Amino acid sequence: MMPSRYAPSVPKHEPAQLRLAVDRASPVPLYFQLARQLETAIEDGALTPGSLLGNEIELAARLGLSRPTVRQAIRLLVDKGLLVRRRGVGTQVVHTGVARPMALSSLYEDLAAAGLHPTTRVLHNTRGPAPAEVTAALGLPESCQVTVVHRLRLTRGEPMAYLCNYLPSDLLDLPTGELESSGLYALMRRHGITLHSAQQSVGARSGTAEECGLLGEPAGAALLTMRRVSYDDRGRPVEYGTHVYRASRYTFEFRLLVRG
Amino acid sequence: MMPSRYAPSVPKHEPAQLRLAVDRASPVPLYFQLARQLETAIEDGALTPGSLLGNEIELAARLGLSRPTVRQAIRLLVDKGLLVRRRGVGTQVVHTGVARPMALSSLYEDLAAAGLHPTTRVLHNTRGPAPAEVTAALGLPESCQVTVVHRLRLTRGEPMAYLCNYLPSDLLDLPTGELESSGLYALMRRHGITLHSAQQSVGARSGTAEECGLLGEPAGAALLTMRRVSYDDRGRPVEYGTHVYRASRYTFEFRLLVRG
DNA sequence: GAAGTCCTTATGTCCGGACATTGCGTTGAC
DNA sequence: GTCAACGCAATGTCCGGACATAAGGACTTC
Repeated sequence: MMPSRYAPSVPKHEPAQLRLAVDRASPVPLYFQLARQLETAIEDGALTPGSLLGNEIELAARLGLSRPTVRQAIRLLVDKGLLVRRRGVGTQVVHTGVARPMALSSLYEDLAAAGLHPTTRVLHNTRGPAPAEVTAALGLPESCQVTVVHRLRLTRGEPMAYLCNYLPSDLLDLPTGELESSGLYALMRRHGITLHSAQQSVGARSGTAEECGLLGEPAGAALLTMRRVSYDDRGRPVEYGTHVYRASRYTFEFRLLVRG
Repeated sequence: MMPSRYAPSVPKHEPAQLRLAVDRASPVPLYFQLARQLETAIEDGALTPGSLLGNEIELAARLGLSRPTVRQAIRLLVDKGLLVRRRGVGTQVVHTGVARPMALSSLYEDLAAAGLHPTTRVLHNTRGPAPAEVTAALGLPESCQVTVVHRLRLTRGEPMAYLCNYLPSDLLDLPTGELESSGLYALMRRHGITLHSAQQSVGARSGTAEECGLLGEPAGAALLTMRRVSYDDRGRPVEYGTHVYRASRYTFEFRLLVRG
């Protein structure tokens, strides 16, 4: 009785006393500083999966922060799927191995991050009237000028995907040189277009003779297809694309969280 | 000068005075009540895309709420992708047509929601030792007992997908009858398993003779494939599945938001 | 007429506190 | 020994205020 009173079933994983501190002089928000420190602690293994984070009140006191600020930091990581909160219990690190959730990502940047040294060959880069399929997808008036770009994306010299994209001509210029040295999304971002959301459709079909020839696949091979309409933060549609991937060399990998 | 002072360029879209009110006696949180009312207002067209929401302070005063509560409601909709906030400007409804973001969804429920009346034929439902591929994916000890379920998912009598799933045997029972009357996820939820996240991999390949036969596709047809490991809110892996979809009748449709 | 500066506006950040509600262990009764 | 009632601990909700910061327009100046 006594021992169970003063050493009551210690939480299975007591958090090692982390070195946490915030810099109030920094312009980066306090809650963000804290979130980043917790995130790296999880990645480095200082916070092991399943370990409890310790209650918010005490954590706030230890850092000299208020509880709302600490909660905001924790909420950021909960939304990322790194932490789980349960009322009456506490906040703990999820067991799941880290894997980034699916984001509105760029193929080029994904490949580069994987160390695959992507390269791009621009096959077409012209302006002209938009096909009906494109004006419908982008919600543009008919007979609108669009920039049409056809690209072949390669890794280590091997074709990986065939990308066709359509953008409203008045949005920005797409110099072929820039398209070959970075991805389309990076180029748009540099020109002040901040992406917000995209509607995607992923499917499969047998490739046409032209597609298989470009991708170096045998005729009629199964290909992975993706159609996408992207919108910026003002809600304007800014890009329509139809992509075809070599199924033998590429899959979509991503993580999903249950809707909160 | 005078007129521009007292009637300064009215915001392009002034929000129609919405009928908003919260019920403080209700057990449902105030911020959630407000979020739901705003959401339905957007869906009904009472709040048109691009319209400003009016500043938080005034909105809070009008509802008799505090600003943090109003902000929490708005944040919910921002996370859903329905609203966009810009500092110094205001909060406005996105132009993008509504389309639900990708969630950890059930094929059965997606089809049912689309009015496609899905049915299921259970081809196998046995227990046995887990293949190495499954123990690796689920992080289970070798020679562990798992429940193996093979199902054919149909809509309007036509085959749509061939689903193979593996679950730790000690987790729950999978009566064939229940599997045919609802989806696997609904069954797990009824047994107290709350899903939290999943790691997915989507690809394509030509179908085997057996697969094409089951799905009613010509031999060697291109199929859409999906592999998934699901985790519950404690981080335990609870399900491993390999699914094959008829590419001619099914695509993954979803919406992505930029990572915040 | 064009450019820079000020000012308004609205969200972003942060604080300190209060009470409600849930999960779970402990205690106590039967 | 089993079960119900109590109480503790932690997150969930909500309030009222304060200052910082960015975006955009209006004004002034050149």
